[in-house]
Amino acid sequence: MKMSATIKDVAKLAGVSISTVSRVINDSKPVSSEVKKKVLDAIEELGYRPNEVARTLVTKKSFLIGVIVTDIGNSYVAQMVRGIEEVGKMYNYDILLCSSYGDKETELRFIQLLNRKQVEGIVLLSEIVNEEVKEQMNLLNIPFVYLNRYFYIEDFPTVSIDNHDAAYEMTNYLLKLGHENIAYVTTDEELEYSLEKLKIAGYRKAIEEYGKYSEVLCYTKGYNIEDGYEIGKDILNLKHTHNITAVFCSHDELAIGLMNYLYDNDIKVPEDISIAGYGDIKIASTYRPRLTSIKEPYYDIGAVAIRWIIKELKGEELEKNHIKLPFQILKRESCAKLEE
Amino acid sequence: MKMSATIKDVAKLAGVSISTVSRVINDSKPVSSEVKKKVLDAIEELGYRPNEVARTLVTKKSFLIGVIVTDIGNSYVAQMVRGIEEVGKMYNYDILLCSSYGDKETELRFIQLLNRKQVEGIVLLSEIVNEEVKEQMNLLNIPFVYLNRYFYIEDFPTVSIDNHDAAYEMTNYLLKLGHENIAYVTTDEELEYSLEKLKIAGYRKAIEEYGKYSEVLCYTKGYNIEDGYEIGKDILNLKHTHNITAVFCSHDELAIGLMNYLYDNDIKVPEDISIAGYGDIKIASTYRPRLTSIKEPYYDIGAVAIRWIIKELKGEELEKNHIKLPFQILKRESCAKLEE
DNA sequence: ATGAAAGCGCTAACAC
DNA sequence: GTGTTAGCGCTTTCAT
Repeated sequence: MKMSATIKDVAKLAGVSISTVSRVINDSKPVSSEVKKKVLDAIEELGYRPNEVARTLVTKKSFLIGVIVTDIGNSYVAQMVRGIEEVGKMYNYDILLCSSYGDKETELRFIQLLNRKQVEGIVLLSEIVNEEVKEQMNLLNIPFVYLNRYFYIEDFPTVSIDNHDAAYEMTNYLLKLGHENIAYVTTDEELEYSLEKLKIAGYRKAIEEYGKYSEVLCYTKGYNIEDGYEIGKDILNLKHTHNITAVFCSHDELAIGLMNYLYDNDIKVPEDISIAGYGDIKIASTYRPRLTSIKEPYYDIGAVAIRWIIKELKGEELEKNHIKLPFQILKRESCAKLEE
Repeated sequence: MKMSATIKDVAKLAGVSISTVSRVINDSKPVSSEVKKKVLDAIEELGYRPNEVARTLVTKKSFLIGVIVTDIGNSYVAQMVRGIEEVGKMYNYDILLCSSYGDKETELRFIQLLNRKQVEGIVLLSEIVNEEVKEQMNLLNIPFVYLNRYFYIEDFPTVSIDNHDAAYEMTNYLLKLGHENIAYVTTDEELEYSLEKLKIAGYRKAIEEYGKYSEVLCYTKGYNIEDGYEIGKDILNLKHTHNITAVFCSHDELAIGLMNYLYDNDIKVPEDISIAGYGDIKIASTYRPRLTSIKEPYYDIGAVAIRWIIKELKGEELEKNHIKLPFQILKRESCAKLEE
């Protein structure tokens, strides 16, 4: 098993010094065309490929961005990672992927790990609140973007949509469809730092402005499809006790779970009840009926996050530490006009 | 901005040589406990973290595995990557992720890139046939596993289920439900190296053994949900001309697309027609009605692939170059007993 | 048990 | 335009 060729081998074969070879491969200084040819030939003959590890050691540029995610199996996470990776590649950056599965300690461990691997920046895609992460990152002193779909982050760069406005607009849309008693499905968890605070405020504002009816909040145990399914019974009750005609779920996952429950219990969407989601995850437009939702541009969020890091790496000082991206109300069949 | 501490700084602060520090952090040679303490204290005080890049340069171990995927946005791909990453982490390996989006040249480029980054092994998760990849990989001389859900790979390590048997069993299951005219939906593409060859053979075998009816093949343009949707009209035709009562799709994506078409055209599944898929992607059990399918254990496929690489890295010579994992027929509501 | 020194493969002054 | 040399931060003989 022969070792792969090094710059020395190339230099020897071409009969030049290693610096000349370096100049040729990096195009860093002028090299006479005859010498250049000799070097190129030698490279070709030996199948030489520069060792990026050695290069990184001296240049301090690893062209690596660490990405810590909760679970790449979540479609919204995958979309963000796509954005991160694709834009990263445009600038020659590669992605080092770590999955924390939502564990606090694991997030911390991965930050250390990525640091040792000399990544130039980190995107943390979390679903929890982790104050220690902030301390750690401040020590590391490398560009860092903190993405979180459930909680807001202070003092650190973040990318998201305007959650208040999004919830407000969706509620108004449902109102416009003729629904007056609209339930909002949110989570049971404590609301400190929760984006639900903002979203509930947006929902509430629309309800209050409308003036005729009052809000109906419905609590789940979590944010997953199963949690949405479990809330099904409660929704059915609300339909009878409060004459709920539309349900606005704080996450598409909940909406899909709820629709599954309704399907399994022979309740028709949107004929019997309208359902709206939040996020526009992949399944929203695949499911039948298609789910009315708010498009959170996951791909773009990832793309913007990494572009931010790369800009910082280039020395550009960015002022704002929270970028807001536009959202969109996607009107699909799961919400229908209420016929009296 | 202070640079992070190096082994030299630690040595100086602890008043020992760098070799001693190295011994402490690697636990590679005995060090007297008093010296050890001094070193540990110095490390603590400086917040020293070993530079893995420098370490890699001398040890030749990067603890990096390159993973080239088509698109992490595909749920089956994400599941495989989960398996790869999770098992990798157990052995301290990290994942360098690259998305080729199905482009041949990009696959090749990434192999070179990963090589330069000194990855110790590569998992290629492809959806095309790319002979050049094999040549390239043979030159690289590092462990390599070639995963492909659509085509079979010769002369290279691969992990999959037994596609022939899986299709055979599913067809038998449908037959057992009372369906006699079962259409098989496959792709239009040339079948060289296609796994469809094996799957069609399995389907055919079951049909022939049953003896009473003959096969009905239905061709799509591709493997996606949209392709499944497009075939809807043809299926409806077959229902009338050939009295088709069940459709076995070569991929879950096609089945979901088809069910969407049927939903949009008020055909009930499974009342009017039974639908079976292949793969058990995430949406199969979320969609309503739930899709009867064949479980391809994507997570396990990824896990086995990387374990293979790691074993090879440890010097264990593996004999077989194709591992077959067990599959499972998942019986769900999209297929019903045919009542006469 | 500890230190000195070589060297991993490369870049970047610095000479000429 | 090209070669020489000094590191980058670490591990690993080889002495002591």
